[in-house]
Amino acid sequence: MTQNEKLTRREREIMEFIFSQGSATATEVMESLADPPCNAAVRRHLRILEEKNLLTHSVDGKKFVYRPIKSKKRVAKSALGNLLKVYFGNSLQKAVAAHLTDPKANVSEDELDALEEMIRNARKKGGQK
Amino acid sequence: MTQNEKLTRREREIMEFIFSQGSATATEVMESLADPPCNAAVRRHLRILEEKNLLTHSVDGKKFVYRPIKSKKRVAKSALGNLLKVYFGNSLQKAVAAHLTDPKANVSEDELDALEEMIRNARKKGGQK
DNA sequence: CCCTAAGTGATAAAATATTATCATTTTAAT
DNA sequence: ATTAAAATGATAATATTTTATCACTTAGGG
Repeated sequence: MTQNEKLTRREREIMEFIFSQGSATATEVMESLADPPCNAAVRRHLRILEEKNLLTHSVDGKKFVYRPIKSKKRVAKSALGNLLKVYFGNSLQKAVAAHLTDPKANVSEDELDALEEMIRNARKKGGQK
Repeated sequence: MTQNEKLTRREREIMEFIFSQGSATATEVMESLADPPCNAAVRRHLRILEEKNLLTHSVDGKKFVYRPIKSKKRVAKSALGNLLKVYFGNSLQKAVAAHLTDPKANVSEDELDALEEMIRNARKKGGQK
């Protein structure tokens, strides 16, 4: 059970926004929410997330700028792992298939190139074992 | 905001388990939970999820077998989309990179082959536009 | 047929999450 | 310096989630 699973709905919503942005102020978070509560409520959440050691803040003028404590990379990896487990039988390949065949995704040629290169690299490393 | 985002912590936990299994009984769900409540509590969640039109059940002997109403494929796609947005700047490529370089992932040669093939197919379709 | 084990739903209690109110602090401009 | 605008934290009310209790139903073995 990753730390992320323990979050409440709002907390998850907020953490996701901050991860996607890198950092955010209370007002920015509030504006990002589809169904926003008052500003103070958002700040309360932010403070709680700080108590839970998921966020930290620095001061910029009058504002508090919050950012995640755990590296995005690490959290991302674990979220991806969970996603693959739940929806794709632990198969990255199935997930990629789902995305490549998603008309809304619109994957570019460049991205396809980059993907191929990564696969080549993965083969090399695999072979060196 | 996908339907999934509206779920509470327990509901999400339960939905994820049922998606990963395909279907499940109350007892199976209960046993899958790290910090399980009593059986009746799980059943309550299941009934609520049914009211929310996320699950449906069929009767097998004495048991109710629950399964998702929305197709796994559809939910998976949307969850993947969200994941890419939050953690990978909408880039599938970055997500794949994260997974290929994850020592715990252990991607097989066969899977790499399948990935390459999918990329080739994606190119063809892209070219036909 | 009867009894038990294992399932069920309804209800309500307990715990948690969410929100708003309010008084205070702080910055920056006049 | 004063003030207004915009931030903050503490507290407490509200709403929601989560859980357990309890009484009822049903399938299947003896």
